[in-house]
Amino acid sequence: MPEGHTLRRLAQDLNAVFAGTRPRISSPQGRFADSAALVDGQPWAGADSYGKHLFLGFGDRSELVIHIHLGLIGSLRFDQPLAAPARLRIEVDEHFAELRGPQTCALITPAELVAVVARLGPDPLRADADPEIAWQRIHRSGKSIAALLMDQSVIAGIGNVYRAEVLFRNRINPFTAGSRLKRTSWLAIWSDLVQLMPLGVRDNRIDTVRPEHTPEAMGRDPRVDDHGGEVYVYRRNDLPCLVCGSRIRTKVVEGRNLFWCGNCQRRS
DNA sequence: GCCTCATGTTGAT
DNA sequence: TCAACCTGAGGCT
Repeated sequence: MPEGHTLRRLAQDLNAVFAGTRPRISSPQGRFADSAALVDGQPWAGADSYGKHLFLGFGDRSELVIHIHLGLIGSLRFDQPLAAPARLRIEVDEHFAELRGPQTCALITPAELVAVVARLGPDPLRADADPEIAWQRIHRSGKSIAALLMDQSVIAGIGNVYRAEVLFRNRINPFTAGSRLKRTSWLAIWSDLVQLMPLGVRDNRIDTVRPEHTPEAMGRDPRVDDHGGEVYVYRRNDLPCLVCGSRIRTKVVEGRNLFWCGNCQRRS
């Protein structure tokens, strides 16, 4: 269940468990076995995330790096193993983490790590991120802001939930072309993500509903989606908008389901 | 048990 | 624009 907040949280949790250790690294499923053997027993040098990419450093100077991308269905879990053997297993004493179904699990060099990060736009979860770099791409693009927010080379770590929710929270029409998006709108989107995503890391779920629109404030039943959070529009198609009551709309845009309120989201 | 869908990305058509 | 990849959960029979 991976947007950028998930990967950042995993990096934190991995460091909490394995910092200062020399973990056993294995590949029960076998597909990462050769690489796992090279890292097995090396000192843990720290996990970090950038966008939806997770990097596990090993060795005294972090000269070995495991690059992980969960893709749509990958998972990294610390609880009881499921039936399927894991691609990657990390363990120290009674502690373990198991990776299943990743899009990427590869041993890379520090130089290759730099190259992966170089392809990504600014990540709102990183303190040194510069929203101006993203704006330079956005305001020259004829693509919709909904498409641009999903482009990891424009902005890193945003997925289908944050995309839909940040556009709703800022009342922006998802189909506005980047070239027609107001600069103030972009800055509002960015600062909203900088505020929201750390909460996603802290709570390990995406909640976007403001206090004045919570179930308690509105006198309605909580409607927590499968993804585990309380949201305005994501997967709420055909339900009434929490703010205006209009029917939430959905449409497949570039292969992904977009959700929005046509009444609330009119800004450009 | 079978089918569909999923917070993603790549590569072929 | 679409298929492929990889796995788990939920809905259906």
